[in-house]
Amino acid sequence: MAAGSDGALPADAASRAQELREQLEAHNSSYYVLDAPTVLDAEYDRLFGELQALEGRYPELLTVDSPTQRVGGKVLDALQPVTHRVPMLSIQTETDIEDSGAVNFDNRVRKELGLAEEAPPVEYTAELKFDGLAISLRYEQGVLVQAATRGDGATGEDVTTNVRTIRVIPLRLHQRAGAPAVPDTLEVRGEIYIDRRDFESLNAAQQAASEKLFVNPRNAAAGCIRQLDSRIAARRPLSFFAYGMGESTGWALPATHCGMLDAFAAWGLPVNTDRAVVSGAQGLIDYHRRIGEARNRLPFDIDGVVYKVNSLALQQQLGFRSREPRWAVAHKYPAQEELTEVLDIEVQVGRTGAITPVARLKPVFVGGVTVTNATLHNEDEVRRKDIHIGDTVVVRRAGDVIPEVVRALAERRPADARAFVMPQTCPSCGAAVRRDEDEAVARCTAGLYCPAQRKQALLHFASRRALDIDGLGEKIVDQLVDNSILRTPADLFRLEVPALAALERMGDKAAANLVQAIGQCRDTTLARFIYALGIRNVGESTARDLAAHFRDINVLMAADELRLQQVTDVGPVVAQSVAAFFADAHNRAVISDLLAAGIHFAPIAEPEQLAPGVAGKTFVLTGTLPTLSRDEAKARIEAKGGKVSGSVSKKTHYVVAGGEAGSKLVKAQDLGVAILDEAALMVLLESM
DNA sequence: GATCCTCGAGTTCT
DNA sequence: CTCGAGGATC
Repeated sequence: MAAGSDGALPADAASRAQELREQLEAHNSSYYVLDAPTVLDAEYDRLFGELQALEGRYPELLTVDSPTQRVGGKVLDALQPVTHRVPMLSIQTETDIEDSGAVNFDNRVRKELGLAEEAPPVEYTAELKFDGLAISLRYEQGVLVQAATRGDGATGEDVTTNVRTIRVIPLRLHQRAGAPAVPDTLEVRGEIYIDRRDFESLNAAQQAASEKLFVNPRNAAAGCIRQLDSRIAARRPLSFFAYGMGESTGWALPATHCGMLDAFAAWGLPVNTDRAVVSGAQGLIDYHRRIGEARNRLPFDIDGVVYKVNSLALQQQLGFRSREPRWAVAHKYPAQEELTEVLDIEVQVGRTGAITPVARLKPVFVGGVTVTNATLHNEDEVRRKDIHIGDTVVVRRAGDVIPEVVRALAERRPADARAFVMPQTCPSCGAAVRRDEDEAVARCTAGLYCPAQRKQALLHFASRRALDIDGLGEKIVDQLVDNSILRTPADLFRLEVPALAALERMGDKAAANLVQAIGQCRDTTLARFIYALGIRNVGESTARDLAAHFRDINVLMAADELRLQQVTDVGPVVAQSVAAFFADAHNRAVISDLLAAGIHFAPIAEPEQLAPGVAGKTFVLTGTLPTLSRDEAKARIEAKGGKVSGSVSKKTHYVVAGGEAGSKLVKAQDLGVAILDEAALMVLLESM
């Protein structure tokens, strides 16, 4: 490809290269020198990659001062420069999709070593790539004498006084019985980082002190370590992991990289335990995948994994290529944080009238999907994060899925940015919006007279956990309500095929299916029906409690607040909501209309057979189970007398974990709660 | 009165 | 999944 397209140098390539160099230099300066990043890593990497590609294709564009020709930034005047005796190299990054990074690396290594196809697989160590600040620690006769940042790889900065304040870094290496003797001199290479929880509290403290917030843990770490005042650094929650070595004299080098890390650990240096010795490309692929799934559960940020040839002899044989070792590569994951712009902040009206601000974002690819919307929850949240329309914001995919606006970059706010103002009237119906004292949400006061709320109420009525009407989606409900065909849930049972088929995006077939689905939903349970009504503060669980207690819709409707409070988990607030709902004449009319339309309830099921290991026990489901859906698993546990709850606590008996399990699994491990997989759950359910 | 535990409600994208 | 808030418990 390069060979064919070499030749004439297009004018726009030269100007683009110049532009990229200027941008990157500006970012370098603010990121490394001022500790105030103007772009995030992903954006920087993208610009950097583009320039690298351009220079690779047109070598005449390459200049000595190009940002691609150096590893880091300038040395500040205030910290003393330190020349590294063994340069601190960077590691080549595989910019690939999927598994090819591991395969490419393995192929290169085998080729360089001259291995035949049928030769046994190469042994590698695989480690986490911490997202922090690279550091070199020099120990002489086991005593920490100097700590230096990477700087440009050849010369860094002396940060010894600050590093001495980091508690996990030993000031003197331990000499334990059975461990290798401590070398005369040893330079330990590793990463200073801040774990996520500490980062959050650090930012909270910064905010309380009206100090500038840190954009991410890596930047906070860099800022702290290069503090001129080590008393401030001492108060910062810095951590460290060792992963490599610079100069060393006076010890018998182990045979493998892994053995070296074991020796480090024996001397009291922190070494991360998520590393593994694996075999061949497949071993690397498995590790990459495993860590990718566990990434969110780690207490600190990583931006990928690192593969290294395990044998130190083979490492030496492979040697270096300009500034990078041939025996190691970094394999990155897609960025979980990106920068984008807030195009607008709109509000949505929920089923209960809650007015929720939503940020409309300039589309941005983050964590594997394109994000265009992110909820801002409520007015206080917008204020707390100080998000204006027009702001550049950090967007993250938190907890695997839901996009979140993390914070706004105040220094990038344009002059014409506008603050968000909570509307005083409902965007759907124009009724007054009210926010009660000590409530976080503002609500439309029109109730079901508000079309938005009526639509949401109907969708809730039809939802899977309520009456489960298939095919009644948002688009259809919008049209039916706007055309005044549908006003209450009872109207659903009067819908006919011709009227439906006249709607947009609806044919005869779909219309007939919908009418049939509505007909089928008449057969339901009292608990589902109560839930479907959408009474405030009554969810699935409370609806079930009410159904089990009253067993008859008419008895429930007649109950006063005192009787309602006899039900478990019903206190004054819920009792008031329920009583008020059934006191309303319109609601009563709709209910009798529904019953007249033929809704009837299956007799309340007595628990079948109770499994001894299940009855009375509390389960929490997390992750994706191999065969059962979440709802099926829940139904099966409940059928045997167990209870399924949403969050893990001391009272949880079992956590059932599937693939990609999240924070709940971690919490279960912390609390020592028993963890089951699907197979173990089935055994428990079948046991009598 | 404080603390812990659950539930309810709202939300994204494929 | 996460937050806020209702209910139970000590």
